[in-house]
Amino acid sequence: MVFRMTAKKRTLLGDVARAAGVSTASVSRVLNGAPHVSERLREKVEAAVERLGYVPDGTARALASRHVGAIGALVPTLDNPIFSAMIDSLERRLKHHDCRLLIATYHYNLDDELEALRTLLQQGIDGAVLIGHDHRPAALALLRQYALPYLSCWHSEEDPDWPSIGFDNAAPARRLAEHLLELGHRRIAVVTAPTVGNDRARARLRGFRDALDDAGVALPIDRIVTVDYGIEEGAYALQLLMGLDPAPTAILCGNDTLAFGVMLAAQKAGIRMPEELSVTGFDDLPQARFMVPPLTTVAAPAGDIGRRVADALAARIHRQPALHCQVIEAPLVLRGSTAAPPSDQ
Amino acid sequence: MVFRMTAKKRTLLGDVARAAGVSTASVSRVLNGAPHVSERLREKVEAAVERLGYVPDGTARALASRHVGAIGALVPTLDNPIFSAMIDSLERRLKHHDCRLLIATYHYNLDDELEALRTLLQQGIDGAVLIGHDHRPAALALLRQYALPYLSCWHSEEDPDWPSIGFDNAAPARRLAEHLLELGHRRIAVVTAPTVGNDRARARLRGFRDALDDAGVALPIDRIVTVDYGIEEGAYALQLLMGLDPAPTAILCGNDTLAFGVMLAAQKAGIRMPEELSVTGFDDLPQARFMVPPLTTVAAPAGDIGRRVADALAARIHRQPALHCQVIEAPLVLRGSTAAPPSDQ
DNA sequence: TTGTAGGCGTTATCAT
DNA sequence: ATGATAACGCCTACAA
Repeated sequence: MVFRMTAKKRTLLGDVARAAGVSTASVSRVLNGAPHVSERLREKVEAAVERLGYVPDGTARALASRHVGAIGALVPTLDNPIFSAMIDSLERRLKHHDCRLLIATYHYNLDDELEALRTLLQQGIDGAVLIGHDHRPAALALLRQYALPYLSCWHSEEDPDWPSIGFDNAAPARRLAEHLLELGHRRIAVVTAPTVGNDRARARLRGFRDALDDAGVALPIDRIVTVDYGIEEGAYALQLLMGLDPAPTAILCGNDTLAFGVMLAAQKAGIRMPEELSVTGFDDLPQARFMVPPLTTVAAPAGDIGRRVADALAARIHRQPALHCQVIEAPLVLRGSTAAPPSDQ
Repeated sequence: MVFRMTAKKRTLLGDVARAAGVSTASVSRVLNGAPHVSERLREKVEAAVERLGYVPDGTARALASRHVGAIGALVPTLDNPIFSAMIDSLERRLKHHDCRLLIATYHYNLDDELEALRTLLQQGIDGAVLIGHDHRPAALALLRQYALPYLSCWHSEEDPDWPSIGFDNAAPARRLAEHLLELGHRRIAVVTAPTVGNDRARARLRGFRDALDDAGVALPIDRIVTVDYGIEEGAYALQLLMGLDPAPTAILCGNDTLAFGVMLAAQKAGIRMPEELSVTGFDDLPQARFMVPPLTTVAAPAGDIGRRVADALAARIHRQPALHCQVIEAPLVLRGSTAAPPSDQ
């Protein structure tokens, strides 16, 4: 004779219905806060749910309702604090909308982004948010095909195809460059992240360039250094630039992390800042104001973006109206890392 | 007469079966790489899939197979780069196992962690990973009830209830303190993150304390400063400690970010490091080696943990054997921020 | 090796 | 306001 473990079967919605003496439809209604439910019914059902310790099954609910209760976020990387800050606030705010967060990274490879999007859609999400404006055309087609709410963020291009929440990357970059020009700098260098597939980096570079062009100040090719994201990479960039003759008196960096690398390397090389060298960043990471000297930079509204994306996506998911395009201010933060160039220049 | 938009119905598995002239079961088998499928059948099905552009529905698959294709990660916050580094590598590695990542943060509130876990389980996940060893008892009960593979990480407690992948937080902390003692320091202070619900912070503090105790060196209460995570908080801690009389000659920080704050504030205050003040961190963030002076710290194997968690969880999900407990080395990284105390002390 | 058919646990459309 | 009951789209014993 064989004894079988009779696995105590999980409580199902049907069990609750039976225990409460109502139909499964009624239980479902109560659970989902549907209208037209009598108080008496609600109480009966809630009591039974409580007594049986019933917990709905998310997968069944998703299949039947065509609502997963989660959105997908596609980010280049979480290794950049500015993105993890945004994701952190996004996830927190999504909770208010009773929504979970599915994450995928693609490390600046747009083909990987497309593939990750495909996977997320197949997996099941109620909406998607992507970073920036650079994407494979197939990504848009896919989002349309699934007829899902989606959003791009971190940029301010107006594009009928892409609802967006972000900020202008070019304008503040331009203002940083203008700030240096006003201080009297003429030999200005740029350290940028790779611009392929990264519209934010391109926009910032464009802002830098436009300001110099308009002022009639040259930006020769050897004063533009492209390096991967990272402190070490920034440090390396400084070495290259300081090897030039004449050396630049100011360096515009595409993001704070590169600027940190530049500053730390400069400090090690005994270059005084801002007297001998001005440096700017972009992002305003928490460290920026604690650098010595404090870093002049642009405050990227990461937390604000995360919250707004959560709200906007939740609105769209519930078929409520939402702005097509939100542009947030990204203010300049002038600190001690920028000053007039040495007078002998 | 009413014209109805006949929404072009999505291609379903049944359509593929019909097109290929086979059964739905066969299509399913091919799609899932089941054994015992003839080459001919596979080809027919794959051709039909291709031709119709069929994409399986994740929610239906999840309901029927009881496999979601995603795991959940519960982390205190993504605002700490050491966690986002771990999550980044976890997510990357999960891709190799064809698994997605659901994220939830709880900002060091264990009740929120429990709630988030409840939500994720209800949502549907194939496994879960939590940070550290401090959790509400109900969390364990929940995981057991759902009979899901789970793991805790970032610590090295041996606990039959909690499979784990992590490192010893106390031992390296102790060695840092011993290092300072060997250099001759006797007035040593500690800056720690709040230890409530944070076993890692507690273990590190214990390591510091044990070393000093064993050496007969006092650690008076006013030389232990507890502050929230953050550069600014570290800077504040330095102010407090330097207000003591006599001031400490060395400061053990619970993590790198606090150490950065301490160092930057010290630098601003004109305190020379390491001549007048030694400082240590814990984590070895990328910045650590670029500080001036470079920060002595402990390398937390964040990337390694992420990868191992992915592999271990994937193994358990597929009912393959997996180690109950993996302890990774977290090596000391001695750099320039520690040296002998001033001779007049 | 392949096909048949009965779930998987809810939601939602009808009636009533 | 409530109850039957048919989807939802796929998986998987079981049978052939």
